[in-house]
Amino acid sequence: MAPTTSSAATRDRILTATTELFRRQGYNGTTLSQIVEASAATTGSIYHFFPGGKDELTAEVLRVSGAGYGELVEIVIRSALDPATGMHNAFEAAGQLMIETDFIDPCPIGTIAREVASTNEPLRLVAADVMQGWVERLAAVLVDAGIDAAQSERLASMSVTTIEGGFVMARTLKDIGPFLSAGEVVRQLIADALPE
Amino acid sequence: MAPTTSSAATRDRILTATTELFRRQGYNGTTLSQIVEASAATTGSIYHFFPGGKDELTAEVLRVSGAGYGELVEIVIRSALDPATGMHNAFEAAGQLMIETDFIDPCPIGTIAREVASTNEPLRLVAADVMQGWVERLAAVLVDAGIDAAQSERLASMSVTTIEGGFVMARTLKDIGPFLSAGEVVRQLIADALPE
DNA sequence: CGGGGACTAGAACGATCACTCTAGCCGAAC
DNA sequence: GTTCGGCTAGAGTGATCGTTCTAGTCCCCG
Repeated sequence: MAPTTSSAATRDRILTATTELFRRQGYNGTTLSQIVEASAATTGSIYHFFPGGKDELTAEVLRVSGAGYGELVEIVIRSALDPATGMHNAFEAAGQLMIETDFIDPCPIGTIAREVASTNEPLRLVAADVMQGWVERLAAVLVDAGIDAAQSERLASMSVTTIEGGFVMARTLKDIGPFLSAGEVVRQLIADALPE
Repeated sequence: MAPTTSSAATRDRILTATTELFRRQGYNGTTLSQIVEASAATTGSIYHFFPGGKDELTAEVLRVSGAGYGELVEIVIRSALDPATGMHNAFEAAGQLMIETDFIDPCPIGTIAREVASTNEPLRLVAADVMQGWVERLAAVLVDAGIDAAQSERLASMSVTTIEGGFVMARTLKDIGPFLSAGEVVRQLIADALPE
């Protein structure tokens, strides 16, 4: 509806290349010259689309990929018979992805959030928005399954916490065992909360 | 037993200053000149004690502070009536610490691990050793409380996963609510596994 | 077919990076 | 009281950081 032909493609290339680099090396570990090379764009293009420089680009990466992950997880969960097995499937899928990609971070947002939380308040706020969005979206799914609002919120928050912690463990240990068994615990927690 | 008077003090100052900086800004976000300033040491001293440079210093920070945290958590847990309330106390204490320090990272290891896991294999291995040590130490406490070995290992791993995930959430949201309610879940999991 | 805005190109900038190196300080050993 | 090695001091290295800036190129619109 809005596209100005090739320009949007360049912007997209910049965003996806940056996301990919962030997944491997985080925010401070990624340089603009790496982004230029990986996206086949130029410095000029980056500053054209993101006049605020690296921080504005990072904020957009957090928003776009954050929304993408939230949507993906919701689809996986809703396509299962119930949210408990759906959550289990999401853990399985993420674990499979990590193995296939040699434990590249499935999602750079937690890493970046922890990197910048004390030093870059605007980016911290964007990351907080994204995570809050995940919790709310997940809580809505649980409410739809008949769990009351307060417990849905707690379970959703616990799910996101466990996923993020699981990423730390899996990536560090290069082993998805702890991640999957954490997923099993979350599955059980949700199953116990489900009506009848 | 070994000390060469003031030299050990300088080495310690370098280590504690680096740990503190890592807690705020991670590995890639921390520069050697910041470490020089914060530790009141000089570049020469840093390379004298850590000839391998930033990476060797980082490895030592991971080992020393990792062992410290592991010890601290074990003491907190063992000083409670049972490991379930002990773990709960540990979450409470960490949460309190975060509030008092305006949500500085209580422990830089997870952040650094995720930053370097794909780009610096030696450091990843050190971080993996540290985390594995935490799990084993925690599992031993649970075994002592009468839980069988396999489940102790699972619960210990889940505890570390939840703590790490909780740090991500609390630090990003500047809210210890999710962290504490995750701690409550872990407390219940351990309590359910305790004999009689 | 001419004008103009969106976009690209990449050289250049000052700052700062991790690190090296030479010089010298200082306290213990004899 | 001189020697010597552990340690400190800090200027200097080349590389690279994020950013700026001036020239373009391209394509749509009239």
